[in-house]
Amino acid sequence: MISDTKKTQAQAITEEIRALILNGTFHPGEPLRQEALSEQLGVSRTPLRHALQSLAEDGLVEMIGFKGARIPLIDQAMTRDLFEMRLLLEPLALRSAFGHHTKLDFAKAEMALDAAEGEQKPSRLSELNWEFHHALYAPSNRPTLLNTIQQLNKASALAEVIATSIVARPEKSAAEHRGLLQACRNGNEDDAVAALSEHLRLAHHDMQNGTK
Amino acid sequence: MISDTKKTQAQAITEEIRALILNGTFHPGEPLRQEALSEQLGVSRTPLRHALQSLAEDGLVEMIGFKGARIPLIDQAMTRDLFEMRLLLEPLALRSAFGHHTKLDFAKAEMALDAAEGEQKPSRLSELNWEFHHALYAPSNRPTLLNTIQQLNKASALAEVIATSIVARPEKSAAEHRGLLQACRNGNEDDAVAALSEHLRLAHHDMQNGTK
DNA sequence: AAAATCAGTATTGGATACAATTATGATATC
DNA sequence: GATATCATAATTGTATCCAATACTGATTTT
Repeated sequence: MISDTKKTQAQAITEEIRALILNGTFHPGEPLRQEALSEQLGVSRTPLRHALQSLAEDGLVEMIGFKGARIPLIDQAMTRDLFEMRLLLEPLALRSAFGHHTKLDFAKAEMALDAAEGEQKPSRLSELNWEFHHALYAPSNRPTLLNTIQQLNKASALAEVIATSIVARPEKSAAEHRGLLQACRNGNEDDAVAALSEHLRLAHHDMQNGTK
Repeated sequence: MISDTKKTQAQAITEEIRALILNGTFHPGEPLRQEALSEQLGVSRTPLRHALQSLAEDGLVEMIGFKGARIPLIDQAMTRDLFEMRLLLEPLALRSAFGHHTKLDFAKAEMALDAAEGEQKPSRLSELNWEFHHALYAPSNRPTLLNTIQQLNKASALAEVIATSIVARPEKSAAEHRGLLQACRNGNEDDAVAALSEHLRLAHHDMQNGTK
């Protein structure tokens, strides 16, 4: 074994619960009981609580005092804020990455797009969506900026799933992604940023219409 | 008692530890041992771990798999990202709040400035600093946006303390704050945004010079 | 009848004991 | 002498038990 990074149980079930949420097992407003969830996942309540706290950071659950955790109710104001912030921060990341992209970066981005082609599972689609964007932003070498952007993306994911837009407009999203990637490969920075901005605007717009 | 919101122990000691960190009890790179900290604060390790996780969200500590928590090493790249993001997001919040400010909002902001006048404790100065900015942004009624901005402010706080700029330039910062507040009271949006942006730029600049 | 009160129950937060992982240092090996 | 290996200790993560809080529904009170 080359790299054996031990993963803690809490981290592992965090991803499991994230998938459960994004795949629609739980609905907005629904409470998450610790005992039920922990025995369902086969762990004790201790790591579960850590997992819930992690998910709360990303806005996928809400934790209230002694009252427990629940899936948050997403409203238009929240999604508007999320996309407006992404619209400010992601172009900065893309611009910072420009000139540092390697063939490998583009290949990673393309792999994510290919993998998303036939995918149905919302949780997996969200992962691949981030993989694509991350591949284009990572060469900026600005981990703090990327970290915030990733948080916003994770929070957006729940909103997108609820609006069912992530599964309802896969071909549109794919086309936008391909166009963005092509602009990056061409080395046309302004075109790429324009494509990215338009992509975010369209995603937000289609969410509000609620293709559900 | 009008409002009796029960606070969990974890939340309480989160603030205590935050103060310890910002007041320089721990230094960058220094590890935080769970048993030592928990007995020092008079609680068990269970709520302490929750507190550490909360602080990790705000970037005040780093938690690494089975290896423990430590105060992160702040570098120039990180502070640059933090301030560049704030420079994009905070003007948006201020503009959104414009036209919704009440006398009470301005009073709150002024109280924070007055309280900061003779204050020495870095942790308290950070709190008051945020109270001031929050008072001016809150009328925007955009909790999601404000939440992200607050996170960035908390992360900046550690960087500022380490650079000692938060205690080294109190009079400069105070003057900038007063100017910003006056522009808001005058209802001059562009002036206010300009003052805010300049304030952030100066804070960042003085940090890099390292008045330490 | 509506509202307040007060059991009892359900659920979360915290303390303690235990298991898993990592760090340390001495010994062996080349 | 440097490096590898193994046992030991130090530290973190997890399970379980207990305490504190919130919820529920019936009863009382106005």
